[in-house]
Amino acid sequence: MTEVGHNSTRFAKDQLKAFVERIERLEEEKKTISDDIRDVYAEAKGSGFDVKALRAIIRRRKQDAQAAAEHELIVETYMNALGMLADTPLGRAAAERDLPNDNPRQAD
Amino acid sequence: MTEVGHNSTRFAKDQLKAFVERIERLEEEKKTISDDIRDVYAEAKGSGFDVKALRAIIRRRKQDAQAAAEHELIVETYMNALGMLADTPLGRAAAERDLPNDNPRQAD
Amino acid sequence: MTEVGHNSTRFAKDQLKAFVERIERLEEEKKTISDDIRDVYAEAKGSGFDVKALRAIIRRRKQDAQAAAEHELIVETYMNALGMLADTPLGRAAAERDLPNDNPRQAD
Amino acid sequence: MTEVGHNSTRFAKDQLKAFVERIERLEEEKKTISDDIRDVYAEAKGSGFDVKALRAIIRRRKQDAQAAAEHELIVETYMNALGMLADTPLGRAAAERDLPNDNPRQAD
DNA sequence: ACTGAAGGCTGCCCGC
DNA sequence: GCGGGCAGCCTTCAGT
Repeated sequence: MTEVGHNSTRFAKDQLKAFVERIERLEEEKKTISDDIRDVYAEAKGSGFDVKALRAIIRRRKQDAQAAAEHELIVETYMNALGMLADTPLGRAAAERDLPNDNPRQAD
Repeated sequence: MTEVGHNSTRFAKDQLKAFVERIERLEEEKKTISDDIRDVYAEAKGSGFDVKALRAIIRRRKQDAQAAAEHELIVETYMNALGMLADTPLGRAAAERDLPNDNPRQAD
Repeated sequence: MTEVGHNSTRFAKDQLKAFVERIERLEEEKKTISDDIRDVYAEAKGSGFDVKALRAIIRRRKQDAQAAAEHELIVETYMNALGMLADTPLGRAAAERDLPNDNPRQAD
Repeated sequence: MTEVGHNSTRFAKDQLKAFVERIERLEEEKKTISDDIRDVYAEAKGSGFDVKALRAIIRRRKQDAQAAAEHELIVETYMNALGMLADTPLGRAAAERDLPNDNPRQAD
């Protein structure tokens, strides 16, 4: 298997090497960004902010964004289930009102 | 190592066996519950409900509960940061108003 | 659509609520079990066992059990293909004897 | 506390907002990179490579790199302990020769 | 069968 | 120094 074997093997090897390099390059960039984020947190801490709270805020905002997206999904799903057209303003308003969105997780 | 070796080895082996059995027992129970959940979804589907929508509802309610818990955490953290007592109703109300909770993820 | 709308809607809503509650109840139980499992691992760690290794054991045994089940399935399939009855104790014993691989995870 | 409160509060709020925005911006960039990585894996898969194996390779190389770095650190520490200069090419070559373990992750 | 999310596990980092 | 908390990765499972 020395002497390069089949050409296809040679090709596969080059291809693999290229993929590995691309991925490792990207992971490096990703690490750079992660370090930057860490630095910003450190800087915030240096300005007197509580890092834990700051992280909580970031997390919360992300959650909110996700929840909004999910909400849209639910509305659309209900629309489809009800056989209504989802893109009319009146239909959306009606759907809003009917959602079982009242009290999440109350004690039983 | 036949003939039991040291007594401590024997003991460790028994202990290990006990742990493994406890864990496997619990995992079995867990699987049973998972199957039950699956059954309930199937039953709901049989009653004409859209499973996807139902899952979305469950997920949404869980998210809401988590968000509420997280919110509490943020409030408490801020309370501590401000050196206030978190368990007074007035303090909580004040904290509510000051949170940077305005518009999550607007376009820049 | 306030004022309860049709009775069928009211009924559907109650049914939906019931399903949601059943599922959430089960998910809670599931979480309890998961926490118990976590506790057992913690206890094992407290007794000096390496948690990672313990997890590996559990995983391995599960794989073995699955493999054994697949093995059984194959045996039965062959049996059926040969027009023999696989589900009698004697049939099973006979099948076992003819194959090189013993059965892991047997009762001790 | 509406009406902006103290100016210091106003300032803190602006500062906080700035930190939040910087972090969210960076997290967005990070997500972009992560998606790129995902895409590369997908492309590799499309070229017939086994993604799981590819990930294993990446992981392995990262470990090797870390091990090499640790190795370097130890060598330098020894060098310093011996009062020798570790950062000259000759010093490095000498150090390499004295140790049984070669260096993985060399350029090919 | 593949894709995408959800949960669990592992390795890292901070605080004690 | 380590033990707990946390973020990232992997695996598994639901959905298409």
